[in-house]
Amino acid sequence: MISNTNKFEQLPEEKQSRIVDASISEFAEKDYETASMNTVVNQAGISKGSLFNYFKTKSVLYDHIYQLALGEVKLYLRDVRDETIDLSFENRLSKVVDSGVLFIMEHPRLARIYFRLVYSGDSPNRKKIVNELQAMSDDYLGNIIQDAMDRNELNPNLDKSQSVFFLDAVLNRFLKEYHLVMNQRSQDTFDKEEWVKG
Amino acid sequence: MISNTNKFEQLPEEKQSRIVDASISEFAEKDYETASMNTVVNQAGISKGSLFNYFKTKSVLYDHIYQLALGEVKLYLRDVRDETIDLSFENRLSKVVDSGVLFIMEHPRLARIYFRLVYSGDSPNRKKIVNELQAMSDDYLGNIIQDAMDRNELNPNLDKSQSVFFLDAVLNRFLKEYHLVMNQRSQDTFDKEEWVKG
DNA sequence: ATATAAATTGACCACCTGGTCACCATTGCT
DNA sequence: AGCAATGGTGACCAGGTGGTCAATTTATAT
Repeated sequence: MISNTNKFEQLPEEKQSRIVDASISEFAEKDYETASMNTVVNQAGISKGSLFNYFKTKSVLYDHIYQLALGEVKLYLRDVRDETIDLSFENRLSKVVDSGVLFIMEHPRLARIYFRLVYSGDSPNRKKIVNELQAMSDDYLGNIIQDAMDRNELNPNLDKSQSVFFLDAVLNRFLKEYHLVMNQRSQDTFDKEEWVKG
Repeated sequence: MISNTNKFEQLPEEKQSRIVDASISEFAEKDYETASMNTVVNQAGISKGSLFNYFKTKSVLYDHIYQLALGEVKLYLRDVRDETIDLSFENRLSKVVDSGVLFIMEHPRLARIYFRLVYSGDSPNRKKIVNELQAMSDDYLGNIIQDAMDRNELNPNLDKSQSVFFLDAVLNRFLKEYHLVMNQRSQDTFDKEEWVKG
């Protein structure tokens, strides 16, 4: 009775997943403004009134889906960070990229929503969300770089924030490119990482 | 009588620029689907019928605006390439970045439209346009890198296409970042270029 | 079996969209 | 002055939107 999404969360799981699935598809296909609640209800096989009962507004539904996606991403990132903790910097980066690629392959629609959110304009709390993501990424990459510096794998008088910016730019761009063409030899991955260090 | 835009181009310049100005503002503010022809006609102070007489559809209007923006960008790029032809690779890159920054400052709305087009989803001929832009960028940066290789300023056994990808990623990301925060010491600019070479 | 409460529905609302077209004003020509 | 042609207009159209709510179905308690 306290939370907004409670009504939704107390639904039978099968129904929940039908709704989530339809929402993901719709928000992956069109951007926020263009995505249609009518399409969602039709594809989920429920009535409009029900959907607006579970999620008070379109933006609340979007937020729910976004949180799901973010949670999934965080899982991937946490796993790869923990599993590679004693690998070399280069190998570690390589694994991070692999993990990103894996995510895109396993959750193409979530990836679409993510890229739409980051690179496009009209999601509800875009500015706040993008800042959160940026902070998360800075923290994540910052940690990995710091580790490498501590182990003298990286020149310790590198400007850390610059390095983070740099890495972030290349990684994001690479994943975006990958997301677009989807059929690429993963050879590129390894080559590029070796550069970055220099 | 032959061209589509002829009707528009034969309008008095003052009226033309009122329409162009209103269109740029609207397409800069909202993405393609959300941008409203009603808003355009109101802001331009003309009637709806007229606008649809000058441009048969919304997408034709968008194309016209996009072509304007692209033309402007090309001008900047051509200028900076010609003017820096005998500078060192690093200085040249630096000037290119400066030119990008200048463009964003002088044409913030066109920059917005550009970034929206590149990073977002729903412009009319997005795929075709993005491919054109990519080819243009590859060509442009490829040339500059080739020049530098010929003058032995760059390691000649660098993979050229990789270098282009790399440069393109960082430049774009930097300009995007700049476009977002708009109030930045341009110091970062120079530092970063020196890295890239390595 | 009955009464009460909770969940589900879809017709409906106000509003907005891109696009049309019969009408009106203005101009140029004889 | 009268006529024709062109350019400009905005009410109007079909179709869509997010969101609502009286009414109906379903579940629960007695």
